Amino acid sequence: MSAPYNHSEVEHKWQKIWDDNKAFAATNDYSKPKYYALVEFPYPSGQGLHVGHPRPYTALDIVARKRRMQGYNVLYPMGWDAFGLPTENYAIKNKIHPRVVTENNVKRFKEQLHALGYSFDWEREVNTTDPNYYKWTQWIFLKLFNAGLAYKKEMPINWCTSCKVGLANEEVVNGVCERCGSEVVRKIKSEWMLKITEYADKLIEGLEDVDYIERVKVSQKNWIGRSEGAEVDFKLSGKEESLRVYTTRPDTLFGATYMVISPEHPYIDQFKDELKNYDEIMAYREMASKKSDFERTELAKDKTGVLLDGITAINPVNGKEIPIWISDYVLMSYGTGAIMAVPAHDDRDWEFAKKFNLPMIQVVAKEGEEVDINEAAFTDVATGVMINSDFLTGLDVTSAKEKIKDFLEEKKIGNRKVNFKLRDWVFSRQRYWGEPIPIVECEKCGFVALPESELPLELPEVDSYMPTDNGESPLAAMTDWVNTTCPCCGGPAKRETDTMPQWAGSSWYFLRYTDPDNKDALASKEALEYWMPVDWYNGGMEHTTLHLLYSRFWHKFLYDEKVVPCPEPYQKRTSHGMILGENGEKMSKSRGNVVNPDDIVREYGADTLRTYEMFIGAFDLSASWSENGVKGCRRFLDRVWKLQDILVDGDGYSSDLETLMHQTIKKVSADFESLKYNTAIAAMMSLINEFYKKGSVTRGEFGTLLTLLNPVAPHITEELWAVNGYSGYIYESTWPAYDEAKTVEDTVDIAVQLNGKTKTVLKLAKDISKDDALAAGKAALEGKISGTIIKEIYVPGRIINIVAK
RNA sequence: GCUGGUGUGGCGGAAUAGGCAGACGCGCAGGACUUAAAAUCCUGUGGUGGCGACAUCGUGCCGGUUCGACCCCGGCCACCAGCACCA
Repeated sequence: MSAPYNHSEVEHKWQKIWDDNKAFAATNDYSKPKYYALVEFPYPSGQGLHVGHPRPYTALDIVARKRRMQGYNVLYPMGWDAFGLPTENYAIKNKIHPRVVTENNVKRFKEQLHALGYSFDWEREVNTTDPNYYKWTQWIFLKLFNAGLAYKKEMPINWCTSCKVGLANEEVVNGVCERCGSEVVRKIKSEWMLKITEYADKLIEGLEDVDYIERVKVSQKNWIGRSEGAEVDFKLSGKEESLRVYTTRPDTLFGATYMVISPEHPYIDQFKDELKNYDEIMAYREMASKKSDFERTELAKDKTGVLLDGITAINPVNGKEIPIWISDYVLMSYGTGAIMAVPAHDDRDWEFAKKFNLPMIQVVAKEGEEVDINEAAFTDVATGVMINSDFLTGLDVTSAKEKIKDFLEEKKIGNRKVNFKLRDWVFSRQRYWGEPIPIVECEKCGFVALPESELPLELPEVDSYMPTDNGESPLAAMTDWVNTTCPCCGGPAKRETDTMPQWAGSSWYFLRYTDPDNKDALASKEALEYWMPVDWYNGGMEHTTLHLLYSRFWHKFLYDEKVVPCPEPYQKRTSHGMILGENGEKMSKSRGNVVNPDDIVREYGADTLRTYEMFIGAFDLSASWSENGVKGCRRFLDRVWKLQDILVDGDGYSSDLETLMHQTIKKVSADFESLKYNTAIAAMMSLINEFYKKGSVTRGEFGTLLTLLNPVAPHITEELWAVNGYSGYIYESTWPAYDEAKTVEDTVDIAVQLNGKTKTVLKLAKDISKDDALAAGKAALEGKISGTIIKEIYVPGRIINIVAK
């Protein structure tokens, strides 16, 4: 009898051996084929590792370990995305320097990850808060600045009233702060911006060349929000000026019955003197400005607005004079801040027109069907045919769009135009714990970049990390640090006191892993050429529109600057589902359903936790935790352990299990590549069930099983490999091969159906002739067939179907 | 509202390519071992009917294509996720 399986002993033993051997360090042997597997580096929070973390880490650890056994030079790195608000808030509350908080949290995280036996290359660990790292974050910022892609702008920002910090649009969710859930209001501030909009088209086009799961691609496209339309000028009656609008439906121009401009539109001030109801308009503008974006959306059901009494516009295609309104359903930040309203064919305009009793003109009809525009706007583009539209009448919508665009451009009253929902990236944060922005403001020279030789610009020690109510960063109080000289003219200048957002450090970290200690560049050309792009990147869906888009933007910029060798950073992107509590709800302290991975490791072992998280269900869907499920996986590993007791000599596979062995190798190999970890494990469970049924397992069979299971449960398989005298380490062994021809049995089970219903199952030779198969099928159905046979179907290896009537 | 996804036993979930629905695991029931319990092992386990080999129904709902549909087509319903006054 073998000794009982002591997971704790086995796991500690092998973790030490792997460390001592530097078993998983990627080599700089650039002649070998490479594989770069990447998981999102964690934010080292004070809570420590969550059971959600091991799911993606184990999945790619499996891929990394398998690739090593297949002969690849594998890079599977880990690091820390350590700047950020929670650390700073904790530091403020407990009066500890954020650097110290970070150090402690990193230490804890690292121990926890270590205990899970991941094959990370710890020689290449990075930390975004390390000056040797953020030197290059700042360097990239300077590149962006020098290329004109970083600029400062007075703008209304999303201001979190609790964090006292400006937020990017992406960080505001349903009108509240993504992190703390507090109210977000608008505030005017001068902020650093990055022109991500310049890359909008490239960010969409690049998606065609990469292997991302569909919903990630779709989310990115939606977020960028490309739309094709036209800008059209409507002359103001009796004036030189025109009101320019953007529309995606220029085909409906003959149906425009009024216009709407945003409350912030500059024409309101420009034509102040002509507006008879200026006071009323200003009151409306005042009211609109007080609304947060959230309220604006909340009140969307009920349209509001005020007529501009005193000015009107002329529809350029038919010369009709139409009124102009202001309403907050038109946003200054999109298009031209003004629209032509076609209530018959736009839901929002329809609502507005109904409320204020404005006329409607139907210009699109549906072929062969009545459309009542008094019931609802008719917006279907696919089936629409133009009516009441002069030279457009009779055309389908798509052709009409093209024809009117040509017309507008020919008559010089408009032009084709592409717009995006994507806005420039608000890059300033008024906080301490972030990368300082390496810019000074000189009275004479304006904004000046620090010379590269002065990087890294380190965070100074401050007395207080408290953010201030006036919206300034804590760095602003450090006058010694703030006051400096201009690198350009030598005159007095002030340092920028805003810091970068957390997204900065994570926008390029995968590049640093390729050459983490480089002092002269963010990474050497050779290292980048060899390792990039990342072959497989897995991360959470919540990072699809933020981190993923930002890092692709930086990468594309660096590609244009010839810093990196490839236009896309990640060749393949997958996403894991969340792990929920036992009750099916999101894990949280308040719900009391949090599972601590340390407890599971202590009680059942890291291998059990890893196996369980891979077995829990489809990788991309969320799954509920189940303590019983954990026990089931532990039982499986116990049964693997006890196979030692029935181990017999024989390097090969026994003849009765040969097919199953080849099938299992094939299935596990394929499933590990396609996120189907659960069925790979199920196949291995079935295999050991067969060993037990038979009562013995050969050394050859056992060795293959251990190798297949090793990526999932590395410690127990390494121990069993060593204890039972297999040579070397299993992590250095070769991934098993299978013979396609041997995955099929000589005889196969074939279902015999009568009229499509299975009646019995026959064992037939796999290469039996059609006639013989059908004869055997009919014999098996003897006595059951009534009527005459009208059809006989035989699908080799699958089914025989006799149809009788 | 738009986009993407998912609906299969008591539960988590399987099912290459239209071909034996329910693999694997959990739970449950019965049995073995034990003074007993835990652990472990064995057997059974979609519903209904029957002692029984068997029959019959069954993959969210309605219909269609097909010798044959969880899978394809048309029309609904529910849930999840993302976006949401973007003209």
